[in-house]
Amino acid sequence: MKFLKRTHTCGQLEASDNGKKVILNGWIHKNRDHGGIHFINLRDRYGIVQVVIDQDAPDQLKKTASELKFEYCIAVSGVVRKRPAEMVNKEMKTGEIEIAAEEITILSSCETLPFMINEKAEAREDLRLKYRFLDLRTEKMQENIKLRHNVAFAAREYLNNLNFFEIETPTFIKTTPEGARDFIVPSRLYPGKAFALPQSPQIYKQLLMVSGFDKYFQIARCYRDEDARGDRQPEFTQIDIEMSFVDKEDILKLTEGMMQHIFSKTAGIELPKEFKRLTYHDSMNFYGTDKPDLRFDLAIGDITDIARESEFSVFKQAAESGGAVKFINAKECGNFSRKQITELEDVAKIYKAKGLAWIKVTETGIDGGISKFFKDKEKIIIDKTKAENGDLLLFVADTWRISCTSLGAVRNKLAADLNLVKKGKFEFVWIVDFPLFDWNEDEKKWDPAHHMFSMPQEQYLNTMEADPGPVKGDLYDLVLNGYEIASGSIRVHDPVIQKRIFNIVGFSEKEAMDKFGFLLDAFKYGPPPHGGIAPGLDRLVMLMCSENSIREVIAFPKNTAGISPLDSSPSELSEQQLKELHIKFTE
RNA sequence: GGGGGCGUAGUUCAGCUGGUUAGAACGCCUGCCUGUCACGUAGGAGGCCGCGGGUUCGAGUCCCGUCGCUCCCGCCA
Repeated sequence: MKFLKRTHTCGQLEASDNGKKVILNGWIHKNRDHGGIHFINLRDRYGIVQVVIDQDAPDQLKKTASELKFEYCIAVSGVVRKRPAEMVNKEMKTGEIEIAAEEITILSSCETLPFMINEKAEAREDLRLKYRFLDLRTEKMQENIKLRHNVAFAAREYLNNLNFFEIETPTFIKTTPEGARDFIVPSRLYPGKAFALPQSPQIYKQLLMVSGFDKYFQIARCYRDEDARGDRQPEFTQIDIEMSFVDKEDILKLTEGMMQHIFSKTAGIELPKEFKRLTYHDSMNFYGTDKPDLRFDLAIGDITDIARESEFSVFKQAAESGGAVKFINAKECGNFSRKQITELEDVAKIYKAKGLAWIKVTETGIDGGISKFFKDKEKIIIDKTKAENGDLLLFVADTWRISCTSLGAVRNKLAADLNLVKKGKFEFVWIVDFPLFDWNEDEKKWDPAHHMFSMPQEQYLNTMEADPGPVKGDLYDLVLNGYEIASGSIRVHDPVIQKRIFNIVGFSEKEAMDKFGFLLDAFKYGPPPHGGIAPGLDRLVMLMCSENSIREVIAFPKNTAGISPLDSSPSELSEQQLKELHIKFTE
């Protein structure tokens, strides 16, 4: 097909191009027909430029121009000319010039739009997703997708410079029993059998270490058949990394370097040389979560000791039964209404707190809420909480875990309500020293806290079986602004240690061989010490774009029900397909 | 599996303690307009108030159910 093919893009022309004859291709972004003179804003991926059809233009040109509507795809040939000084638009990158049109051809027309592309008001999300191809035309989505590309490219650039190989691993693999539910692909050739889609390239990247590819990465699609969230999709993308002959510090340093490179290259932001670190215990204890948002303080404190001596039975009981009484000092929130406190309490209750006790601090001491139980301990309370006149103290008394997590949720809500979070701030923190085992009270056994291939820290190797509770692993999460954006560990490469871990969590040798035999087999052939990490590309880009949902940085996401509004998948299978796959749906 | 929020014109929303003909802005259609850039201007079309049931003289509004979207708990590296 022949058409007026562009010589330039809409975003690139400037005053120095004055007088050039150009051809532009793009979409009608705005259309301002004054009867005599007619302006069009023409848009492509690179920008927007004003096209003018002058009063004295030929009739044919004026006729074509009058037919143009929003989002028609057109070709314009014309001459670049400087705008008169008083007509310069300083808001526009191309605002110093305009294109005096000589010929316009309509490449394709556009029906009435389901929503406006050029308005600031956004359409509802389900509509945007149904017409995603239009939604992606908006400036915001174009910027988000562009940044996503830049981030992925910068990651590749950084890792390539350090001699990493990008290696693809299979996406039809064996189903794994641990972790999230697998997406399943039934086998046509082998009735009753199925592939699974990988939750991550975990096992394959470890095999690559055995193969001697000591620096591997892959921008890998991962699949998990679990309910979606704002920051969780059934399919998502990780910058998957694995290295041999390294320890924890090497991986942390590499990741910090990669983040610094990405932020510097794509956003011009210089991150600190080293990121903060918190142990898992301290993170839970002070922030009530393993993914704390450190853009604000509001740390959680402990008054279990005082509570034990108090007359307030709820506190006393929690303290005496091995629980904890935790507090947050909400600075300058002493003016909070009953309703505001109740809203905070509702948040605490979602995380299983039975209530949220409070005390207001005044000029004269403590007041309101549960203060009457603590009149004799007024000084100690004020001292311990570092409270000042006008502060609001919020307490939860429960198990240590519930006290912390519920106050952690209150902490986040307070920060949101008080507007403590500044945009454009990036607070990284490593969470380290995760426990390896969790006590399963229902089944009276130890469960793996994460997966079973993470290395216990050396100091626990002798006592691991005797006392699994305190055992910490060489696991690490990278947290940014309250989101977990990377997770990794040093892996077990010693079959003896691996066997001991299987034993502790009650995983039989037979079971282990059945599920992971090929990995355990590989480890018989000289596996190197190795470890890795997997930053989530979607979440990282989401945060860099100041978005609240990874759907805003994925070109074609699913909705929260796991459905694609664009193609209406998942969809029914034909009888023929079911027959070939040897499967039958029961409902 | 559970809880919260939302569902009114093509779009974004307003619509009070139930009251007669359901509104606005943008978009759309027909005109007018030589410098706009959120162009202006005159007129017009466009609504199963998500769906079903109930209360009532009367329901967009109240109640019950249901569906859809969204946020969260559970689940999930």
